[in-house]
Amino acid sequence: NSAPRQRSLELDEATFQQSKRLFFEALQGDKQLTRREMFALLNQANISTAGQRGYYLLWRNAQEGSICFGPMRDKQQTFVLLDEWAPNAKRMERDQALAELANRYFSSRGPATLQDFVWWSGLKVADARAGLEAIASQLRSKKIDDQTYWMPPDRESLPSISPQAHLLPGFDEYLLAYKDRSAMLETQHSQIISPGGGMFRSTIVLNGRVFGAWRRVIKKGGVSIALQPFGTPDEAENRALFKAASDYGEFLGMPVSLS
DNA sequence: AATCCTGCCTAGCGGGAGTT
DNA sequence: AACTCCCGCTAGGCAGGATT
Repeated sequence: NSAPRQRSLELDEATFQQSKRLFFEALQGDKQLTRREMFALLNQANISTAGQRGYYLLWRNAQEGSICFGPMRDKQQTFVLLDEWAPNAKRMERDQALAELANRYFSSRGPATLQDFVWWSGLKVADARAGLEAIASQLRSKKIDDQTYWMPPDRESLPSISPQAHLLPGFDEYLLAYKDRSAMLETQHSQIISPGGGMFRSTIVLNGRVFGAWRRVIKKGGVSIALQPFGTPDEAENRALFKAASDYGEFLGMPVSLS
């Protein structure tokens, strides 16, 4: 429901439709434009982008499926036409689409709760529930502490090669895809990982649980990895951490040093 | 009619990395 | 050294619907 916001920005339907045409004509033929260039198009047509007006027009065009993010150009995000960027999209009815989204979420992120899905998808609770109910018979559920968790039926338990460490980037879905993150991140440590302002630092994950934060500094001739663990790792855990760090160095193709 | 609840919106915030 | 950018958070205001 964008009408109140549109009004408060002194935009009307005709202006939105005009922006849609401008964007379409400029982007047609696999063109890619940065935010700045998109705003310039509007300004040339005497549509002010002051305040949140430009952002609103980008948002609503994206919301309605006209445009989407394309590749980065230097450090700038670009916009492209959705139909050109993702051609031959499958058309589906609303209830079918809700079921499909629920299926993809719970198949890939499960075990997860309805609230997790609501948070991740941005759907209304009623819509999210409808999607989940449509596919519930294909999922396995487990009740823990009054919460029902849904997951795919064929999920095997992971082999217990323990300890096992991963160095995950900031904003990784491992944390971000859930409303309730207490299963992998102890509440007492959440401040360190998510210090406020919605920032998520890169995490050390040890045996499935967040064990600290880390960061890298790339220097001439190698990458230096600084670990900030919550506690003191034992010898076996240290070996797992070292392996994760050297895997990362190998991925970058650089010698790695731990600090 | 008053109140509660819910969803939606905005403002302000924020750490770290890149840019000027 | 100061700015800018970013994938979201919370708090608080508001509107509209539900409940009493």
